[in-house]
Amino acid sequence: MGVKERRAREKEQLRHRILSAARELFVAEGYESVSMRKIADMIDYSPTTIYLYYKDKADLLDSVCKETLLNLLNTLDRLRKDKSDPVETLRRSGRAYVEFGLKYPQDYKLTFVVRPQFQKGLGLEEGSVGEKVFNYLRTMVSECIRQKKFRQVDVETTGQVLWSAVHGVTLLLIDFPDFPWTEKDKLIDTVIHTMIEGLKP
Amino acid sequence: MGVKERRAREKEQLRHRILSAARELFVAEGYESVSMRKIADMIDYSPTTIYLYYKDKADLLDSVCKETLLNLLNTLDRLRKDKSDPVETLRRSGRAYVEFGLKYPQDYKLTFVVRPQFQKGLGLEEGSVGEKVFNYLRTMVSECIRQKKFRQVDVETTGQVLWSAVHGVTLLLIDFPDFPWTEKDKLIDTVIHTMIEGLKP
DNA sequence: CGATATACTTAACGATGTTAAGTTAAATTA
DNA sequence: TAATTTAACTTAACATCGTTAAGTATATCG
Repeated sequence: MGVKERRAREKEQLRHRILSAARELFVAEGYESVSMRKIADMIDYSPTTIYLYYKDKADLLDSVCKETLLNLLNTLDRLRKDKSDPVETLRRSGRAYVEFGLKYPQDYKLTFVVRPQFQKGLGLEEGSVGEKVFNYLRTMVSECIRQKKFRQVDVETTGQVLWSAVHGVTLLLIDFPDFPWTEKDKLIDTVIHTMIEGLKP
Repeated sequence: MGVKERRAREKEQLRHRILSAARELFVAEGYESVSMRKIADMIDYSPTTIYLYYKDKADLLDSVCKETLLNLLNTLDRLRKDKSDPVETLRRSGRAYVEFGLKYPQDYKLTFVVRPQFQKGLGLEEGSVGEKVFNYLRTMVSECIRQKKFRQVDVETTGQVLWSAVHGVTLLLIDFPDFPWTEKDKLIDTVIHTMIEGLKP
């Protein structure tokens, strides 16, 4: 009776092989430059087989991005344990966010730039991983306010403001690598530092 | 003897007609979704004629973006005349930047997101319009520091920090229109306000 | 063994960016 | 004015794209 299970497991494996190939190619060559045929070639299946596992190319992108968001969430979650100074935790989380983006620039762009273009439903709906990431930010800001490290600012707005700042610097560093940036770490630190200073009482 | 001139003028006109059609389609359907054939159809020429005026599709994008940067620069330059309070001018410029991005979201994305992907040479080289835009930011920050409205911060870094913030909020608002943002104007103002507060003595 | 369902492939459609070769008409020269 | 050169534009073609419909094997089940 283990036949059904084995088949299901095999299907799941192939599904994952497709996804891995897609990610590898998307990251290496960019979403638009990757064809279904290239993905199929990489795993030695015919192009049409992919359609038995994913609705279309955008669906593949979607799945890749969901994985990326999960990785980002895990990276950030590791920092949450530190209960000492919430401001310091926030600072470190900001750094971790940007560093994640710079470590996997193509994955970051796929998730936060390319996907919204191809999937109108952003991936930040209720219960989604994207929402969890933003919730992480909310709780940290709340804690800073509760401990009076920040002014009595609006949590929601403040979270969005911080996200804007880290998102902005991440994308600029990725998209304009030839721009004469100040030393990279200094820039990132200053972005976060300036924001935090602006939120203090 | 006016023949040469007339022909040159006619060439220039067609060149501009192509560019206009390209912009209109890029903005309406997105760079990737627009084909050379569509552009050609719109102006009643064969697709290959475009190649007599522009090297390739990326060259068209390039020209469209240069125009956009020029428009942005003009928009900002109008604010520079106000010599009263440099901090207030900076605030208004930040707002104007974001509003420009939201007024022409597709043009903004083409310039600051799509183009860097297709043209490694960012468009911020020496003497370029992009550089002029950033210079505008530099002088405003300098003035704030000179008048001791800001701490003794590094002009270069501060400019980049401010750019990160406005770029970030602009892109987030464009890319995730369905996200439950705080009221839009409040968010933009808070981003700019928080940054400026963080730069004060 | 025969029937059914599963997994995958082949072939095709209309469309893409771009190039090479061809055509037409105007300007220049003799 | 007639012949020739030059400029502007088009036709046809190439390899490739995402995706669908139809077809083929193989393995499971009755």
